[in-house]
Amino acid sequence: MERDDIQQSLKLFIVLSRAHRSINDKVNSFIAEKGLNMTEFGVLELLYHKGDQPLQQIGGKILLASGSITYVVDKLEQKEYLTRIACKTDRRVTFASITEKGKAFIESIFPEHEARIHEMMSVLTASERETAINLLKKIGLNADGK
Amino acid sequence: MERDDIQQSLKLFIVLSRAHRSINDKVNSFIAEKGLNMTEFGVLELLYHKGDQPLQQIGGKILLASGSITYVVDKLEQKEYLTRIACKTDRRVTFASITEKGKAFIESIFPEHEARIHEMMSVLTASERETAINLLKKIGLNADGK
DNA sequence: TATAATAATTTTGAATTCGAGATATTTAAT
DNA sequence: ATTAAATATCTCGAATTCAAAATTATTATA
Repeated sequence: MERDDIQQSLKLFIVLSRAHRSINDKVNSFIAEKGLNMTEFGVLELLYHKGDQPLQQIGGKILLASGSITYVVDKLEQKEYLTRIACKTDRRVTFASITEKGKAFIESIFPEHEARIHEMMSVLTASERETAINLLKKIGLNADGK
Repeated sequence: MERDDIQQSLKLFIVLSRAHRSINDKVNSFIAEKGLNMTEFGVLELLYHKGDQPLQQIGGKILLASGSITYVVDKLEQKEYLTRIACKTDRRVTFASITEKGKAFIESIFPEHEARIHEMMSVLTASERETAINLLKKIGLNADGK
């Protein structure tokens, strides 16, 4: 009985990993077609939706080491999707700010990005999706606490 | 209404990603303490539970490019957790075979590994876990089909 | 104010993964 | 039996990430 519970938990772990991978691969390849990787897309989306951000804040929100932020921001800057802006009050700080080109890019792909995710999730009913959200939230919060 | 559905799907995607990351980080750091990364552990576990495998089969089951298999198998071989065995009937093929040392290693960490995952999943009841498994299976299979 | 502790960013080197090409072998087709 | 196509593994170079150290700037303290 205890044994079965453990097996079930393991099974859930595996199924969760597979579902995540399957979806991620799709999202990833769509974004890659557009010339970005997921991390770059994540940063750009953050700037688009939340406005300019100090580099360090980006690390906190996207879960990325500081060295990686520099790398990703460099790449987005090369692509002219964002610019670095020095903070006037604290010279240690640099803001990342999405450019018009970056905004146009996000706006050009976001609708299809959303639609594709929705299509993948539409195998569940709205009510099932709600259930899944609640269960996964619990799992995530509990794991963070450990 | 349609809009809300899309938002809900997006939310599910985010919650799924976060839950996966939270759990994975924990599992990962436990395995890392023991001197392996998740990929190495995955390969070793496969050999332990399913017996000797041609390298290529490993790639299929663990979802790894052929170049990466060579790399991971090299590392496990260096650690003396597996050996390469040439196939007698097809000289293109090499089997990976877990060693006694590898078996002992898996046996020494697997119980705690399972217990930790179970602890993280125990925030859900057995019935909720069953529900989560079914919903995630659907999502994964559907995404694969696209 | 000089000094020490903090903080933000960048640099560097290592680890891991992928994809494409190289090599060796086997299978299928002529 | 040769040749062509397919298969398995490995090699190589590029991309991405992290962690630790280096740099620069700020804040707190003596």
